Amino acid sequence: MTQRQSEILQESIKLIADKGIQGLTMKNLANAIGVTEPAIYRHFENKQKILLGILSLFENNKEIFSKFLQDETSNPLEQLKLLVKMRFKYFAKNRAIASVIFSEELFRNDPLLSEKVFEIMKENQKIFVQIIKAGQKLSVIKKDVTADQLTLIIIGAIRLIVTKWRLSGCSFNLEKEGAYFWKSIEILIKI
Amino acid sequence: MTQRQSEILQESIKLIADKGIQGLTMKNLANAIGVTEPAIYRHFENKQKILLGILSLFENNKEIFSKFLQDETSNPLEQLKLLVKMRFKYFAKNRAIASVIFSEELFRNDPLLSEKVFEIMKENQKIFVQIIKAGQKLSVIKKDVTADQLTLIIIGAIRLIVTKWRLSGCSFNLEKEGAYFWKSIEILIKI
DNA sequence: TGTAAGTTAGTTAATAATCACTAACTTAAT
DNA sequence: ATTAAGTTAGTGATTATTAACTAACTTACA
Repeated sequence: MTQRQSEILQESIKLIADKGIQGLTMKNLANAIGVTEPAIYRHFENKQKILLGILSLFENNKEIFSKFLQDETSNPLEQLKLLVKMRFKYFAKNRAIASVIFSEELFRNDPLLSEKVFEIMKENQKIFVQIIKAGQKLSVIKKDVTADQLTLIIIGAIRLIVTKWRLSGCSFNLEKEGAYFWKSIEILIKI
Repeated sequence: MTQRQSEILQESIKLIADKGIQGLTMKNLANAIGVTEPAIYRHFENKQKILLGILSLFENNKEIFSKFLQDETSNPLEQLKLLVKMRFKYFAKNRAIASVIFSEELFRNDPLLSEKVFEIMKENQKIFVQIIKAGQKLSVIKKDVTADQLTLIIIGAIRLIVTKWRLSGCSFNLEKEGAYFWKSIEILIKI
């Protein structure tokens, strides 16, 4: 990954954050960087590759999550809290990623992209399920609802909060709202 | 609303359900109906008006929901169950509506459309909050989490389930999955 | 009742804009 | 001298939309 390539990805992300995914055109991108459109093709084969590049940035982030998964000393409930917190923090810092990751509809006609989004979604789920299962085993999380269902509920809520935040023009403090949500979910799921 | 207008809306919905929102082009629409593109402009001023028409179809549905809200004889928990069930049933029957209603990203550059989506979202929320608050007053729903937060959790999960269903090519039984979800949420929220 | 005027719903053909992308040329640095 | 990274100038495809016209039907009136 060269300097220019990462610059292109960063500028793409900015454009998406600003004007939505429709705002990411080769023309806009070229203008934002300060070169002409064909120059971009020296660094990325096509537009799809740029989008895949953005998704990869998100994918790499998963390593960070799996780190503290290894740390088995801490309580699963604490791990889960941290995970939820990190998610909100990440989206607050990377608005554009949410635009990309949550607009599966746009990738419907592009199997490669939609598959990647689906993969990231699944990978993300796995981490939640793993922690929740551990919590259930240690009897700190309710067992009368499956880990899959609890994961679904938590991820669904996170997505909705982030979506609302974006639609509102980022008018409220996402991390604060996230912390508030955690309080609620903790009450519901802990034993 | 003339015969032709409603035909255009129905065909638009079919197109969206089939090929996603990107599949709804004036060309595709005209072909599907069996007329030329300009003919459509005899019935709708522009494409935006068609999309607004689709959203209105969804909006009208809210009347059905408010009906059983009046029925104060039944338990709020039962009302909520029915509401959730109806939502899944509706989306199962009207795939395209979900595509439209859940792709806020596409309407970002169109204030009129995004406002309408936002309105529908809010109106929808209201019904949930109302029922949950009633349930909390009657002590059948937990009070240590606000009605707003519970609503967020439920709607977030519904959206995620429906999105997954669509992405999977409607490969599983949505209503069944919805019923399964209700069981989980009931366990979590009832006193 | 017959006709003039207007409406409805369609056609063909074209327009202006935008899109991702490319061929061929230039420049600057190693 | 080669190559990486830029340029100019364009392509072809697709987009929503409009202009100009027409056949068929409806309505109002002499």
